[in-house]
Amino acid sequence: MATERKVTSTNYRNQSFLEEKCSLNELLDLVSKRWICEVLFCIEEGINRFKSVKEELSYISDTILADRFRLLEKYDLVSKEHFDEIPFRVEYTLTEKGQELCTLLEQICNFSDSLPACKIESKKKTTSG
Amino acid sequence: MATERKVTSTNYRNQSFLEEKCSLNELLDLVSKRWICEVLFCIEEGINRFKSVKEELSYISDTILADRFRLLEKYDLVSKEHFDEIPFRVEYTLTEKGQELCTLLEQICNFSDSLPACKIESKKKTTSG
DNA sequence: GTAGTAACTAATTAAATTTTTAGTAATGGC
DNA sequence: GCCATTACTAAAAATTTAATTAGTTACTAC
Repeated sequence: MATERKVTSTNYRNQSFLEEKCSLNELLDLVSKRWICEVLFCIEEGINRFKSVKEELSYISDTILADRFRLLEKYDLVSKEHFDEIPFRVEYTLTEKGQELCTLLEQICNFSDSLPACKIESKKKTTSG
Repeated sequence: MATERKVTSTNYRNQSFLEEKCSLNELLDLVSKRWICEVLFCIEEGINRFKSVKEELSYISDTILADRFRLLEKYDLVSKEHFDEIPFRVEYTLTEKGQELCTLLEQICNFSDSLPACKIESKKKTTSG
């Protein structure tokens, strides 16, 4: 995740242009990052530790998971708590804004289920439950 | 846009995993593509031809704009009409689903405006109107 | 002191997306 | 015929994002 963006590129200029035009573009850039919504939903369901989220989301890597927690915290969607027990543990919980976003995303989820083009994948789900 | 996805990569597997888990992930993958929301909003406002959208969205390229129209059509969010006049013209209009999505995106837009982390950019807007 | 766990980070590599450049078909004007 | 226009497409280069590999710190168990 270390690689910095090239602020002199047209690629960067265009993204900035869109974010300045409408903050929606900034939020979409965030929530469309791979795994991030599922991490958010895990936390909503109480799966709120590094390890448990990692187990829940089969293929996610440590690097990405750490990055997603960091982003969600940065945008004040989740808050992090470090418990100084022995052994210590870290827990993530949704903030009010995070909960609000979950609700909005669930609405979009319902909408996407109603889209014929997204149904191709949904059909597969019925076989496994 | 020609380059095909590598279906044997873990990158591909992970995206598929997410899309099968929830169709939200497929829709987010679509709406987070650069320019696509703005193209959708242009059409909503009646800026509905290739050239007029291109003029409205300063930096967008032909390649991307054509791709975005194609994607929006594929997902039945917009419909394309070719008028056999002389000179011919092509117009895009929102479908019912497209209008529904716009409404949802506008809700998210309001939410993102209320997020402190997205406010940094919003402040800039006040200087220019 | 060696192995193991939780929660991470840094550097590298692989893959995807976006931008750039150049070109197409159909039509009209000169 | 040559240039201009609209609505595109194809191929390549640039940039960004995600995945992989290898490590860290602080602690417990043996």
